[in-house]
This record gives sequence, structure tokens and C-alpha cells, in this order.
Amino acid sequence: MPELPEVESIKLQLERYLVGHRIEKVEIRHPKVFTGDKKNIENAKVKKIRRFGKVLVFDLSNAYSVVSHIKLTGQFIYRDPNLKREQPLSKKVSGGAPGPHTHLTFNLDRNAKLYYNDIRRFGWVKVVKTSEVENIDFIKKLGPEPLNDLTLKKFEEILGKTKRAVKVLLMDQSKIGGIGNIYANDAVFLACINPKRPANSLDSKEVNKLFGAIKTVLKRGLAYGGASELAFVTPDGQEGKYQEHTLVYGKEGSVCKHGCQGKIEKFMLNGRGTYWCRKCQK
DNA sequence: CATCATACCTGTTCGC
DNA sequence: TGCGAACAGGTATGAT
Repeated sequence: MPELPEVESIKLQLERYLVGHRIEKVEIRHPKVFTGDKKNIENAKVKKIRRFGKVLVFDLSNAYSVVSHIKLTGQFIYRDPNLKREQPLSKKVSGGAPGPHTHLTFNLDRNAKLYYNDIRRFGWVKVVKTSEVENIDFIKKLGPEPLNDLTLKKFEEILGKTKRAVKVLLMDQSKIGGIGNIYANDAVFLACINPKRPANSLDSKEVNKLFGAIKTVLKRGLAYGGASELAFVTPDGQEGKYQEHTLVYGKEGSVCKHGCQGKIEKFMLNGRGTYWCRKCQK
């Protein structure tokens, strides 16, 4: 669920709230989610937030960085007692902040805090030298950013190299960075392509259509502040709205939005819930 | 190398 | 109603 639009939404808020703070002390409650030496980030200031696909990076003033993949249920929650117009936290903030699923606490200057919550603990947070960020295995293997680096020509090449199901390919982070199950479902639907189609069977017209569809659904996701299907909230503890505006994801049994009168069906593709309209996705 | 199944976790939903 | 099974989705890992 946290895919490019969700992680980007987190990034935008961290830029607003976290940048400029000094990290005074880091408390680790669940060691499994944290690797590296916390001493390397204590007393450093947060200078810049970056995103690589679904990975977040906080660059610090001392040439170290905090790198994190929140996977399915990770949350960064920012709390500042000096900030008056704080909205009540969403119920999706697991157990509160701090709560039973708070595994890390970053104590910041001016009494602010950044909590890392993660119900399922699939996510990770690590400390590395800023110069080493791009050598982290996941980031090193990451494919191009669909909204920036991905050109039609590159996309055509990626699709042409494999007969894997096109929807599965879209979710392969080493091919394209940032697309997950929700936006992959919506993109192939918007392009009227059967999710099971071998990627290399698409003609150039279809490739072009899918290329545009990917950008459209990701931009819509961004505009709605991401999809809060499971645990996703932004650091101010608020939910996104894209789950109310998906095209097919989670829409089993509902009427096809292309107006063909078909019904959305669900099946498993590579172990992932896949939603589609058999009438218009060819 | 490419592809696929499974493990990692826990909260929620479903079926009996 | 209660309880166990299935499900949810992202990726590292091991198997094929």
C-alpha cells in the first residue's frame, strides 16, 4: 500500500516538519527494525529528505543519513507540542504515538519527536554514510522513477524483454521504482490491458497507452494524498483519500468505470489480489 | 540469469 | 458468538 504516492506524501511533510530539527537522542524499542549506529545521527541536523522509489532518506548535517523502507505498515509520526493546529491523529495510527507499535523514537530539539510505528515490523530503518546511500542493495537495483526518469523508449525496452505478466512486471522494483499493487491494478485497467498479458506482447499503441496510464494513476494518487488502505498516514497522523477513488483496486463486484456495463472481478496473480474488467481489458 | 513460491509479521475479515 | 483460516501487501531469500 505505501507506494510512490504514499511515500512521496510522507516526504513532503517531513520536508515541512522534520527538516531543520536536530536529532538529540534515538530510543530503540525494537532492535529488529534498526541497523547501524544511532550515535552517528545523534546531535546532527536534518538537512534534506529524499525518496528513491518507496525508500525514504533523511540526509543529516554530519554526512550520515537515515534510510527507511516502511513496507506495509510502517509509519513516521511527527509530534510537536509547540504546534497548535495539530489535527487529531487518525485511528490508523497504530495504538497512538507513542503506542505499542512504536519501535523507534527520535527525540528532536524544541521537544518535538518523530516516532516510527510498524505493526508488522516488515519495515526497516538504517543509518549509513550519505555517500553510501546509493550503494544500499535495494536502491542500487532500483529501476527508473516513473514520473521522472522513465521515458517511453526505456519503458518499451523494459516491457519487450520479458514474457512475464505485465502487471507483475510493473511491480518489479528493479524494472521501475515505486509502483505497487494498487497503482499497478489501476494502471493496466486505465490502459484497457489484461493484467495477465505477457509484457512483450503489447504493441506500440498499447505500450504508449500504458505509459500514460501509469503517470495518470500515480499523479491522481499524489493529488489525493495517497491511499490509506491499511496503515498509511502522513507524519501529521492524517489519512490519504485515494482508496476512495481507485479505478479497480478493491472494487470487486462493482460496475466497470469504462462504462462497458462489465463487473470488476478479482483473482490472484503471483500471490497478489488482482482486479479487472474482462470486458474491456484485452 | 529469470522466474516463482515462501517467509517475514499481525490485525482484520471470513466461513463454519 | 467463537474460533481458526484466510487475507492483506513489499521484498529478501531460496528453489527451480
